[in-house]
Amino acid sequence: MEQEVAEDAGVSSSAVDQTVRQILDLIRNRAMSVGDVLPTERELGELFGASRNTIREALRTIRTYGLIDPKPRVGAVLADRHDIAIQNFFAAQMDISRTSFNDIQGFRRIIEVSIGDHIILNASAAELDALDEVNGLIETSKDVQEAAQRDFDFHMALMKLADNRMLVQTYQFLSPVILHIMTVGKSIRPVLSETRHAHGEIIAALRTRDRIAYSYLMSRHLDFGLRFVPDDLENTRISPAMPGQTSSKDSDNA
Amino acid sequence: MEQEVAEDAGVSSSAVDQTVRQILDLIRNRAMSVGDVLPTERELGELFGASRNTIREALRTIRTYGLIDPKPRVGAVLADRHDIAIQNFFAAQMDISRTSFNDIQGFRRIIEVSIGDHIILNASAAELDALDEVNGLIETSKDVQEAAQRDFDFHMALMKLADNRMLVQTYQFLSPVILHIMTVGKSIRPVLSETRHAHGEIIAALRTRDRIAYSYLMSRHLDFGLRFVPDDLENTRISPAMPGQTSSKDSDNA
DNA sequence: GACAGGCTATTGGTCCAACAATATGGTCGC
DNA sequence: GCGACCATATTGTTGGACCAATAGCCTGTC
Repeated sequence: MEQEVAEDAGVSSSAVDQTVRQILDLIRNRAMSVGDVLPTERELGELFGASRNTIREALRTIRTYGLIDPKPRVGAVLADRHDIAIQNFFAAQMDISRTSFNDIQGFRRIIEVSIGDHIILNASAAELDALDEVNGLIETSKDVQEAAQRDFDFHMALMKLADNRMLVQTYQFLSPVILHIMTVGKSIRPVLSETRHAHGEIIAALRTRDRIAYSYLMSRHLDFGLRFVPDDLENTRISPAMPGQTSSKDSDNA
Repeated sequence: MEQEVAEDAGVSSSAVDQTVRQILDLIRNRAMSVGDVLPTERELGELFGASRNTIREALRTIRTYGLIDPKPRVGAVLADRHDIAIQNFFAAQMDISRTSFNDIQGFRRIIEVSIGDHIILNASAAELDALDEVNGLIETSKDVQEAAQRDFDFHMALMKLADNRMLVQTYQFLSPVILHIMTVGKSIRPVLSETRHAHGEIIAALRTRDRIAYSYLMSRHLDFGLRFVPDDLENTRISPAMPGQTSSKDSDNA
C-alpha cells in the first residue's frame, strides 16, 4: 500500500478520511448526480483497498453531509438532503434549550418585521393571493394544535417569499419551538379571528406596498402574540429537530 | 403530548441514529463541556447495548458535527470544531450543488440591511464608537486572511448590537463560510481602504439615525463585495477545507 | 400473453474478534 | 530526582459472520 505521506497539508491522516475524499472524488469524476447510485460498500472496499467497516464510516460521514441516502438492496443513492443535514448541524451545535424563548421571538421580530421591504419589492400579486389563501385556513382549525400549525404556515409562507433557502431552513429548524410558543399562546387566549384579521392587514399592507404600515402591523402582531405567553415558558423543554433522520420519515413523495 | 415522529416511537430509526441521540443526550445531561472526555467506545457500547462498530459510526457522525475529537489512548474529547465541520460540510456540498454560497450571501443581505432599524433604535453612542474601533483595525491587517477576519469582526459586531443571541449564534454558525467568501473576494480585489470607508459610512448613518441611508449603504456594500466573487467559487479552494483535519494536524504553531 | 405469488440473491445493518498504532502512566535503574 | 523503558488502555483498522429487507427473477395459473 502506498502511504501517500506528504507535506501536502498532511492529508494522509486516517484511512476513513482518505476514503471520504476518494468517494467524493469518485462522485465528482463520474459526474454523478442526484438519483444515481454509488457502488456497493463491498465494491468500494475492494476499489479503495479498505475494509468494509472503514468504508461504512466514510459513508456515514458523507451521509451526515446529506449527500447520500443508503437504501437496502439498492446501494447508496446520491441525494440532495443538505437542507436536512444543515438542520442537524444546527441542532447539534446549538443547544436550543439554552437559547431562551425571548431570544427566538426576538429573532422572529427582527426577521419578520424587516423582511417587509424585500417582499414588497419582489412579491407578485399571485403570491400575495396565495398568502391570503393560507391565512384563510386558520379559522377552519379544529383544535389549538392545528391552529398553531396554520398560524406558523402563514409566517412560513411569508418567509418563503423572501426566496432564500438559508432563511427558510433556519425557520424550519426553529419550527418546533415556534409552534410550541404559538400553541401555548393560543391555549391561553384562543382568538383565531383576531389572528386572521391581523394577518389580513399585513397582507393588505404588502398589496399597497406600504412598508411603514407593514412594519407597524407585523411588529404589533408579534408583540401581541407574545403578550399572552407566560414567562416561565422557559422551563418547558422542547426537542428541536434532532440529528438522525437522514432518511425515511419525510413524506416528500411525488 | 409528545409530537414524536409519527408511528412507533424511536424504534424506527437505526441503531446508529439512536446511539447518536443517546450520546448527545449524555453530553447534555452530564453538562459536559469542551475538554471533557467521553466514556470509551466499549463503555458506551455496554451502556447503550450496542456493538462497538455501531458506537463508532455514531461517534463518526458526532465527529462530523465537530463536537468531538477522538484521541488514541485518551478517548473522545469534547471539542468545539464546528468551524472546521461547517467548512467541510459546505466543501462537500459544493461539489454537487452550487447555490449555497449565493444563499448565504442573500441571507446576509436580508439580515444586515434590515437590522438597521433595530440598531438605530437601540444602539448607544458608546457602542457605535466601539464599532468604529473595530473598523479601524481593518487596515492594519497583514494578510488577506486577517483582513477577512477583521471585516467579519465588524459585521459580527454589528449583529451583536441587535442584542439577540439567536441571531449571533446563527452568524457564528455561518462564520466559516462567510469568512471564506470574504477571503476569496479580498484575494481578488484587495482594497482594504474602500472596505473601511464603506463601513465608516455605515456607522455614520447609524449615528445620524438615518435608516434610509443605512439601508442604501449596507445594501451597496454587500453587493459590491459580492461582485468580485467569481461564479465558480466552488473551485476556489483557499485553505484545504476537505474532511480529515478534525484533529491536531493543523498547525497550531507559527 | 398477463398477472399474481413465491424464491433467491444481493445489499445495507449490526455484531464479533482480533491486531496495529499510540499515548499514558508506572516502574526500574542509575 | 530523573530519564529510559515497558505494560496497558484506547482508538484505528481489518476481515469476517449473520440478519433483515427487498428488487428482480421465476414459476404457475388463468
